[in-house]
Amino acid sequence: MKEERADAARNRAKVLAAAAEVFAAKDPRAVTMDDIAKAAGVGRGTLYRRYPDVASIAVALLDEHEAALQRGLLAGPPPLGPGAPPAERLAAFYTAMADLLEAHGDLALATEIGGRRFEIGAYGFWRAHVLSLLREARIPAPEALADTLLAPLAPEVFKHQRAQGLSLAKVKGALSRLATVVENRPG
Amino acid sequence: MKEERADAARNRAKVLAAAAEVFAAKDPRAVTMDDIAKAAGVGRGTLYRRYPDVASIAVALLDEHEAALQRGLLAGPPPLGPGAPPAERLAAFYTAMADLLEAHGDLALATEIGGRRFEIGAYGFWRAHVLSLLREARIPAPEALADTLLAPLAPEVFKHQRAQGLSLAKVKGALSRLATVVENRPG
DNA sequence: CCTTAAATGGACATCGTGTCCGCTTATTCG
DNA sequence: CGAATAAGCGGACACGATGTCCATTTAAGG
Repeated sequence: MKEERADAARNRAKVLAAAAEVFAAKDPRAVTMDDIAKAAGVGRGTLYRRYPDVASIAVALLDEHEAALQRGLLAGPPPLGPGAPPAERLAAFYTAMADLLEAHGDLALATEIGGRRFEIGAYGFWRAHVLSLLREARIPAPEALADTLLAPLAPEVFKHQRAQGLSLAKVKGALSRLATVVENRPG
Repeated sequence: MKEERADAARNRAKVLAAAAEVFAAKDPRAVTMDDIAKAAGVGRGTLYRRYPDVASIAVALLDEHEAALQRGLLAGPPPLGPGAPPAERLAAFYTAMADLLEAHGDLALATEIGGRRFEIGAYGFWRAHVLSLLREARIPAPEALADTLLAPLAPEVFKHQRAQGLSLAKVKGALSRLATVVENRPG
């Protein structure tokens, strides 16, 4: 395992810092490899060396923020972490994701660039989490429901709701209501 | 109001027919104006004369199919049309949309090309419908919930579920479970 | 220092977009 | 019926983004 060369490390940092600014400054879906290269003062080839496309750069930036939430889900205090009933944990997850989208919606949006939402980034992790909650709640055929329940967290959807003038609280309220579907009730 | 010239009408038909085949033949998100022009035996300028982009062509093709469902919602027999309780109507709507996505998923996918899902096509219609059901069910703050409930119908989501091996029935099952959120229950 | 391989960055080829305008063809009117 | 007129057509063009390639630069180690 060779060390990363000093100039390489420096450039990696420059790129990520510059990319964060670029994503914040303009429509994240319109950001181009050139934009980031220019902003970072780096050639395009250098970018491609590490990241295959713009979405990957956004993922790299987002990872850091998502990791915190992921730890909370796995081992944090209830209701986010283990210990609370599934419905409450799902609601807490929704709330936390809404906060994350509110804070880093630009990056999340950039993540969707190639339409690879399901392969790239943390989608698999969120899905596994929801799936385990559904199983714990003894929901029949939980596989399809997991994707269904994650759909409203698509960055596009969240952004659209906020752009419409819906407050963060209102969006969270809607998601919380959704979370009640995991409560088993008389059928 | 001038009549459409005969050759123009002929070309419109040629274009739509060719476009339908092209969308069916390859990844609808990768279809280009050129592809359609070539397939229709028409110049690109002719395409741009009527349709500003690929998504619009897909919308034109999809409209026809969506119109039937729209009529059903407004004036058809229950539970799709008026008369049934909101939860049942929502479930019926979900089922019908799933069938529509199953039959014309390729077009629906092409509709999302520019990331304009919320402005283009029938999204506004579906939203208005769901909103009215939520109001009828006396759900508080229904605006945010409307978008939330429509999110799982995003063509990308449906396609992903089906591609994973989930049967149409399973997907419908998940959606039906979702529909139960409009049932008022003890809080 | 000097060697060596990693790292860089810009040139290149390719593709898709959207516009523009000279040519063609349907329609209308004398 | 044949010319005038305007609608319709389609390819050429300029532009912008992508991803690759390789000559040059630069760090790291002896």
